[in-house]
Amino acid sequence: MARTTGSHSDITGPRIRAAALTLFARYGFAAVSMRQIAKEVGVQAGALYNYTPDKQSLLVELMRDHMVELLAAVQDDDRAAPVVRLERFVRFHIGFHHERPDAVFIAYMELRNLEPENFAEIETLRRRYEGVLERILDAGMARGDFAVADAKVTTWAVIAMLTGVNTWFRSGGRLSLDRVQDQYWQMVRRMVGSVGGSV
Amino acid sequence: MARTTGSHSDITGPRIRAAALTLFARYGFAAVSMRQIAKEVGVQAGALYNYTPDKQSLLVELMRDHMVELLAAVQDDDRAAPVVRLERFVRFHIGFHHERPDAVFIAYMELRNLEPENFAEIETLRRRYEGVLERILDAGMARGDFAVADAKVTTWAVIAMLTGVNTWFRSGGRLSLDRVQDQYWQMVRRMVGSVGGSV
DNA sequence: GATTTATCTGAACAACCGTTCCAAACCAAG
DNA sequence: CTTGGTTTGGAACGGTTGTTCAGATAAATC
Repeated sequence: MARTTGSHSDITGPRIRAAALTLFARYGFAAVSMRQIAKEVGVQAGALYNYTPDKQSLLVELMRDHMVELLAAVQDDDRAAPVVRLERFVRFHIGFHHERPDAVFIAYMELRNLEPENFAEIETLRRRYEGVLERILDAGMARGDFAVADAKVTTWAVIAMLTGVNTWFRSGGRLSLDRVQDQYWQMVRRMVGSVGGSV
Repeated sequence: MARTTGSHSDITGPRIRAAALTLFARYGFAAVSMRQIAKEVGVQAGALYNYTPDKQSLLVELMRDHMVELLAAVQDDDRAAPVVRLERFVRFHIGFHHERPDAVFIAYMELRNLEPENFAEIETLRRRYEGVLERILDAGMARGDFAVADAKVTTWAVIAMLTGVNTWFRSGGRLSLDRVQDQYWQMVRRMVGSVGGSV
């Protein structure tokens, strides 16, 4: 026998990406075989190649989609006060990353499995995202609202701290997402030397 | 022919661990083969099994050694003021991790490749390290030196932020290690609401 | 209902995987 | 110089890897 039932072009594609996302996040790109992905989808390994030229492309596509989504979702209104912009950024980052832990995990862990040109592409997107925060910090410094020693270093510090939430926070635990966002916003506000508001 | 020259029992062992450390950090545990490690050492793959029962043990040993070293190196004098203890911790963490980027990378990235009992062991060591920082924060709160909302959350936030230094900082760049430690200490001090000292 | 087109199966490919084992080669002790 | 133990080379094991492809099947078109 050949195919089992029906034609599933528009169904199989997304299912392959979904399976790859889950499996890559759980076991790592290198540890997951094309046959495992196919099995999860309910298809033979060869069929995957109707949707991706090779395994590497599957990974790149997942990472690129994630980063593009991230950049589309972050919105920074530079007419607002820097403190407001910063608070929005902090809450956004935590919320957005919390909703897609697998994609976040892959985007941070599988960079070394990218071929050079793919790595460069993803890295560019990441830097663009960092740039959003850096501009907020610059604006705050220009207005005297923030007092940070180095905008770049502070950017990396804040993002590392915020992304770290994903390693321990799960819904339904001791703390709600809102509460976590509150706490991290408090920490970030203090970090940048913002004196406005209650402590 | 069999062996080439000499007997190298006490040489080969460390060389295998060193090669595994470098390769695992660069390409990931799953992506590195025993033959690659052997080649780096200048030996056949079979010879590795005089020094490790299997590939997994090689990984666990590297991670355990790193964590044990870390726990041995961190020293916290609980008779000192919490602010002093915290500053020492921040500077220590950055300095220690900067000296062994490969081991740090592996210890954070390869946890998912550990079998359950090995994972539990490494996780215990990691929690013990986090405990050092958490106790400092507790002590500072008890004395009213710090004002943090949640010691556990703050612990994770600080460690994520400090460990993040390894992703961008390299010696010989724009900033010296001392300067980086200064900046991170300033950020952490503000984060915990410590009001003492200059801003 | 016949023909075309998209999709999938199942087998095959060469290469590589972790691990085992025996004989060969070496060093050190007697 | 011989013996004994340690260390290694090299081949072999069964199994898995990413990828290709001809042929089979189903859906879409006419």
